[in-house]
Amino acid sequence: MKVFAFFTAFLPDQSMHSSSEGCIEDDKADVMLPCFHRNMYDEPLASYSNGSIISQLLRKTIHSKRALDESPFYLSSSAVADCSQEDQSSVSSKDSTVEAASPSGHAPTGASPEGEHAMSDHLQAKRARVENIIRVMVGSPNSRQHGDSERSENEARDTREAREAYRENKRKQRLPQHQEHSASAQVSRKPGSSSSDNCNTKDEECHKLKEQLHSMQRLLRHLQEKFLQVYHQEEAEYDRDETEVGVERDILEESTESHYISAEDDFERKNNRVAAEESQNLQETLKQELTRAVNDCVDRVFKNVSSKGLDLSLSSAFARHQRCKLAQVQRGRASKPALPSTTPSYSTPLHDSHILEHLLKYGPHSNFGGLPCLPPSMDRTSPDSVDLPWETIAMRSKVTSSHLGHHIECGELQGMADRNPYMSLNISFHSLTEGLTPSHLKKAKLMFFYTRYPSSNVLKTFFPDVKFNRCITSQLIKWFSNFREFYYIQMEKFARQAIVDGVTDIKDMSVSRDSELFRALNMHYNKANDFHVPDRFLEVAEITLHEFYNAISATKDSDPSWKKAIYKVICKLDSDVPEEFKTSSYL
DNA sequence: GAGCCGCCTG
DNA sequence: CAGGCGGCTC
Repeated sequence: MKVFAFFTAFLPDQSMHSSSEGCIEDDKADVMLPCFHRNMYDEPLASYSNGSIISQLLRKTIHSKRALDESPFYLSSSAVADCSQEDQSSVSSKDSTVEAASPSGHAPTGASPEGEHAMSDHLQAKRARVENIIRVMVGSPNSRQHGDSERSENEARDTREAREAYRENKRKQRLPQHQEHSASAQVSRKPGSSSSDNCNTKDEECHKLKEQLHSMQRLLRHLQEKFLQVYHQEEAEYDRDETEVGVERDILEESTESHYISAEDDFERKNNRVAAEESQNLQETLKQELTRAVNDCVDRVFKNVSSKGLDLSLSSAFARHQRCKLAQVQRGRASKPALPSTTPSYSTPLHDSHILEHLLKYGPHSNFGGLPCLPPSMDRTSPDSVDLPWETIAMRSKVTSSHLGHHIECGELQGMADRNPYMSLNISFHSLTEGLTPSHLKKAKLMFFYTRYPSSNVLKTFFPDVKFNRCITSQLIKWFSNFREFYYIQMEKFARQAIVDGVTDIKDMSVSRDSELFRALNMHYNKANDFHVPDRFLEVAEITLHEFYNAISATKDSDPSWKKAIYKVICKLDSDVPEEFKTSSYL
């Protein structure tokens, strides 16, 4: 919906043809323009509520083209092409006229006077134009000789009109953009013509808008050219086939009606073939171009509005939301630098290209969440992280904690996804690893927030992708031993510091997320700060701190084994590790 | 003796 | 973080 709103907003008025028939004779590229402009953009946006806009655009375009071809225009064209000899051209012309008046396909064998009278002026004029256009299209030098003189004159006039209209459109297209928009209904002044600063400001705004329009026009034309480039290839092949088929029919002396039927069948087959072979390629092109165009459009619009000094906090958020909805991949491919929290600038070519890259590779409905090159949420303590599956946590951690650049990491992950197509859908493919990886270490550190004394069974449960043996188990146990060592060292250090600082009340020793102790611990176990530490860990940490404080205050530290009593308390405070950690890690 | 823990060291 | 070591429990 919004996509089309933008497109309609930037549609140049001067490219709106008043007649779709006036530009049909020479260049089918211009045939497409009214299809895009008049039929598509004037249609209520509500009609595009179902399915993707791209699909609607594609289907609409093909339908427009097909309707054009299935109209008498096309039938007459093929008939004339088939019957290029003089004694047949008049017959084909008559038949084409009948077909034009009989859209149901049940064509009478001849044109009755009643039928002629029943035809409206509109249809008669249309018939004349049809036949005229056909001659122009097939380039038959003899066709003009076989009509009556009056009709020939009308046809000649129609041809001239059509060509003039076409040339006029061509001229308009060649006009510089500032001239085009000066001629449009938009207010436009030449630079310097204003007599006040206010006018200068308006000029600048107009100029920016013109530039936006210009850009959108180029994008639109580029889109059309790409479509037609693909379509014309198939059209040329089909025309050659039709000529060959026509020769065969002449030899077999088949009726023109059978020609029509066969031609229609061929056309159906051709259409099916086009739809099957081209639609995918075309859709990809259209998706790419449209996505790029819309992103670019949104960028320009909001940049322009930003330049007016308005408060865009809500608008920018909306724009970002729309962009997310548009590509369906924003969260999956956005890089942190591309999403500044205060002043959103949407000129992120890398970001967009990554979106498109993933879109083209895996389709619009692929699991972008499985490629969490996404940064941690802007609020790094966002509680939603705790609900994320381990794959996501691990990937996010890997990406953000790596010493390598973020984009390099994305490239790595993309490469991995390239090698394993299933990765983008489900990263947790099961392959037992012989050894522990940095990812496992990271996971173990996060598990430490829940359990300080995990049993071997717990470790085996929560590292299902690890092929356990004595060495691996010992290494994992050693890890947690090291984690505890650091943990207790910090507790003892902060407890002693509190005593040195003269803290006498244990109530003055709380552990919050802002406290220095927590920061030290979080830095060690959650260096990337992309994991939401459970509150329970803060409670346990506070209890531990109090235990050390009390023991030291009571001078129990004189006993070489004074810590054992504390360990005995702390080991009972373990929590269950969330189920999300049970799924295998991605490496 | 296996398994695990904590301390020490690098 | 890992290796070595001693201690403890079973």
